[in-house]
Amino acid sequence: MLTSAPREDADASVSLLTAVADPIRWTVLQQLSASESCVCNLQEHIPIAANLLSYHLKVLRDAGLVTTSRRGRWIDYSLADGALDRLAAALPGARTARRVGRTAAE
Amino acid sequence: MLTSAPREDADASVSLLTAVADPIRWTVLQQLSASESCVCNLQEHIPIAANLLSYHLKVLRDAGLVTTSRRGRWIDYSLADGALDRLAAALPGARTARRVGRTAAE
DNA sequence: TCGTTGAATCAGTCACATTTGAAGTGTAAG
DNA sequence: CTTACACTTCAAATGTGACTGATTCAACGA
Repeated sequence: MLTSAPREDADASVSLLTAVADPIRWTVLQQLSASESCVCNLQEHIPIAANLLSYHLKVLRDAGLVTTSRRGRWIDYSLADGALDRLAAALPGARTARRVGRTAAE
Repeated sequence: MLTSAPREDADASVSLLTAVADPIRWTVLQQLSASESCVCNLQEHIPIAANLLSYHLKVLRDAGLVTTSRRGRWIDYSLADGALDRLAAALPGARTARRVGRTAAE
């Protein structure tokens, strides 16, 4: 494994972090890190307009942090594979200063 | 140690992440994670107006992510103590899904 | 088919962070 | 004390993202 791809990483990392650096989206990810959830369930925990929540979910989708699957009328959201790892790797200094104890799969 | 302070953490976490979710500030932190540096040195790696860099450095200072010390005419910036740890802890799911191998000080 | 429900999209407004240009500190050298 | 340098702060302009309201879409039941 290479330890760095110095210049191109910055943009991608900032994009990821920008997606997380919002109260609503942070809360959504926090919820999803506990368990996947349909939009209706997220709405119970996050009291905002439905279309606004939908907007933020789209941002998370575009960032590749969450995935969806339809179940009847409902749409389930869950964390994308390796989403938390990608976030940790997007932090500045992640590649140089910090060695994370290896997680379940590697 | 408590494992969570669920509601208040969100705001503080988002504030930290917001400070990092910017190309200039991300690059500054990346530089500082390698070694402390005077502003003049940062400028050589980040080609923007001096006052703009100063603005972003202030944002990082206000977020408590960097500290300064004057050395003659120059001002050295360095990562604040535990800055990278605080960032990692600010990610959603940091308290539940991820256990980081303990670092030097804890 | 029609109406309802869960959710996404569209167009427009607004607030705030970023950016710029100019002026202001503090330190050291001549 | 006057100049130059490193850096910060201020005031004003710009731009981007978050939010609102209205519309659209997809699935289900009557």
